[in-house]
Amino acid sequence: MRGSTRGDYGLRALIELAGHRGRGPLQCSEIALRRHVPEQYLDQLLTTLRKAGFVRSLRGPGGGHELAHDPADIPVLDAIVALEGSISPVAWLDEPPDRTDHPHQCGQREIWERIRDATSDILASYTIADLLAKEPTAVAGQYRI
Amino acid sequence: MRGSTRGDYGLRALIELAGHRGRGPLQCSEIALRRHVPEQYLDQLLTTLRKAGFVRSLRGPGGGHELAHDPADIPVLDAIVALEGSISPVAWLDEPPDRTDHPHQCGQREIWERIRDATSDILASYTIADLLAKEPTAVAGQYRI
DNA sequence: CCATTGTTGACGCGATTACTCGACTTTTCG
DNA sequence: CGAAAAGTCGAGTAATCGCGTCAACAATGG
Repeated sequence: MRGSTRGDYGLRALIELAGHRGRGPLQCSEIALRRHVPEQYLDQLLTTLRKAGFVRSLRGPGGGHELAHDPADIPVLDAIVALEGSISPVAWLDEPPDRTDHPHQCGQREIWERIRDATSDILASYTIADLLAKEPTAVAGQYRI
Repeated sequence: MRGSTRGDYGLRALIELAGHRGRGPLQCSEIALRRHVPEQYLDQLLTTLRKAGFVRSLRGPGGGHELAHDPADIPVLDAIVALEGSISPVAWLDEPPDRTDHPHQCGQREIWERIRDATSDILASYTIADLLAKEPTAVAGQYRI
């Protein structure tokens, strides 16, 4: 039932980047430090987010990562799908119903579909900007090292 | 985001047992054959279900497994919790909020809690009997070997 | 006729294997 | 120097194997 940590960690990075928006790129190590995410693992997630178009990465001195779009334009659902690949609680939900060789899924299909759809609806109802706004300490520019 | 196969496979066994209720115990190998579940793996799941009180097991020739209660009295939620242990999409949801050392979860907590609660509500709204009733081929006594 | 015993069928459970994936390290490149 | 990419390690889990245990029944022998 449990999802991977990719969604959690990836969202932390996006929230952090959203809070830093307009102040230049943020380095991977900095995000990892602030959000308590393993640095090299976060590197992989940022690569995923970049390939999906959520993040722009700048190399070289003074480089780093920054959001490609306004946080209010990024639904959490899109980010989770990019990070985790699928929302389905069971694997065969992603496959067409007729392709399955065992009809025993019919009894379960409805319940898993409802869970998937409910999850999708909730994730789609939030944006990165919404999550940022819910952070008590990170309402505005707070950056001490 | 994806749950384990334990919930899926375990539900298949419970549905199969529900369809066979009143006709004596059903053997593990028979369930595995009908529901396309690895036999020895299913054995483990049946052990879990037995220890949780959902299934009664009888040894010896003519032995097997049978539901301990009426299928209509078994919420799917209870079975999933017994099989998978937790419903939380992220691990730290099961821990008390104040114990966490990083406040970065505050922004995400609400959304994950809503997903967990929605999942819980849906799973609680079905019983094993409901799932059995949704099977097209298995409405009533169909047992040819 | 009954008790013992052996055989067989099925569960019980610990150990093992194979594989996925989270996490870390090293190397390469700009 | 820092970021991107490739490679490595280890934990967790799906799945398997093997042996032990228990129960029913048939055979046997007193």
